[in-house]
Amino acid sequence: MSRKEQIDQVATSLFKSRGFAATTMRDLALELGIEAGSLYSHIKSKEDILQRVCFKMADEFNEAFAEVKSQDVSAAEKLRLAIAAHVRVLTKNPPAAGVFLNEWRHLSEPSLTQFNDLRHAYEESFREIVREGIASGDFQVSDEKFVVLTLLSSLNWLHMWYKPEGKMSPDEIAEFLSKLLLNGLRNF
Amino acid sequence: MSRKEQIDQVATSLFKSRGFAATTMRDLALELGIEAGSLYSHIKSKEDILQRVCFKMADEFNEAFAEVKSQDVSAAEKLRLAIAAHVRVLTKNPPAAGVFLNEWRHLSEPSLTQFNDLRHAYEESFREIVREGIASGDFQVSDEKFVVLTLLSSLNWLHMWYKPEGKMSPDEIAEFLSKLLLNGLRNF
DNA sequence: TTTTCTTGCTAACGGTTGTTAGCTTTTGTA
DNA sequence: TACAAAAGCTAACAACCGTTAGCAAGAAAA
Repeated sequence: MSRKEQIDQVATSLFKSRGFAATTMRDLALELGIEAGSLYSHIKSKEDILQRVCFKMADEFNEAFAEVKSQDVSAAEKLRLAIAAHVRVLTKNPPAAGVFLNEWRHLSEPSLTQFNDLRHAYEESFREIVREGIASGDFQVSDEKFVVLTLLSSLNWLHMWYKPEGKMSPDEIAEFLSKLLLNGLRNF
Repeated sequence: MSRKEQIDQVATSLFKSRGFAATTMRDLALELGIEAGSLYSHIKSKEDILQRVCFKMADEFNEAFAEVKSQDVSAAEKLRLAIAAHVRVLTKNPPAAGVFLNEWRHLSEPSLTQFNDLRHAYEESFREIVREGIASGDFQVSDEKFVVLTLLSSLNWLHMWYKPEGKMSPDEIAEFLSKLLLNGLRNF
């Protein structure tokens, strides 16, 4: 791992626990055992780090989803796979997930708009599955926008308490959440 | 409304949209049409505002829950009422709810510990209902901690998109969420 | 009318912020 | 060994931060 990647990693965990605005470059340097000015041999700016983390995570979510999208299965099964993929990305790197979910608003233009477009496209992909499920009769709900919002909400707090050493594996968590949410949608 | 309450209100909406750390006293003063120094005729400090907002919301959640707790109904019905109460508090003042949910970590000791105790007690109350429902057979799940985490997570993003002028009323939202989540728990 | 309270202003304080310039040290390589 | 690239240091910059002191104007209360 390069020094730059190491800086990104340590910064990510600080951004997550203290927030982007409340994390100083001197905090970050201290954590790495160097001086604040030395950071600029490796990175362009503080926001530079935030941008890399946010867009890298956006890429990972989209890549994981792309695999699901191409499969020829029922809407319910597709949603199950999408939930599992989402959970997998979320649990693979909880600090980065936390930054992706909570600190993106500190991006400045034009990155902010670009990021929001990616987010909305991702949410729209979920909505598409739910619409498909409504049409096929898999789900007995009417408002797919509301459903997807609730669905992603229940997934997106995972990074707050998930610990790799915990008793549940990412797959078990994904299975649990799929069951809970799909049952809710089926027997509405 | 006193000037102090007005300051709290404007500050709350800034804290929610920009975050506590990224909101300056000069921003706040500008929004109120006065100078930054003038704020200190009314408030003690920046964190003073945050404390008032956080603890006031904690009180509201606990008060709303207390009514539910005392009722003599089934666990499923009690959970339905608790969800409705939670949604009601959440939608009554979305900016304050947002600060309560996302900005409390900027509290300093001893307020931080005190606040966390309140939060944990509130979550424990939810767990108690779910445990009761598991014992009575209302819910077919095993891990009540995980269930409550998922449940509150799906509720707590409401403030992000809820608009009072939207087409769904708080009661309708509460009903929708109760159905979705209780169905998920029942037919697990 | 006098007094007190509320509200606000100006100007500044001590400290912190992200960032830069210029220089030195370490490391890897030919 | 010589040299270039990577990594880090020191010192400082301009800007910004929360907060305070001292004062002034108007409203309310006496």
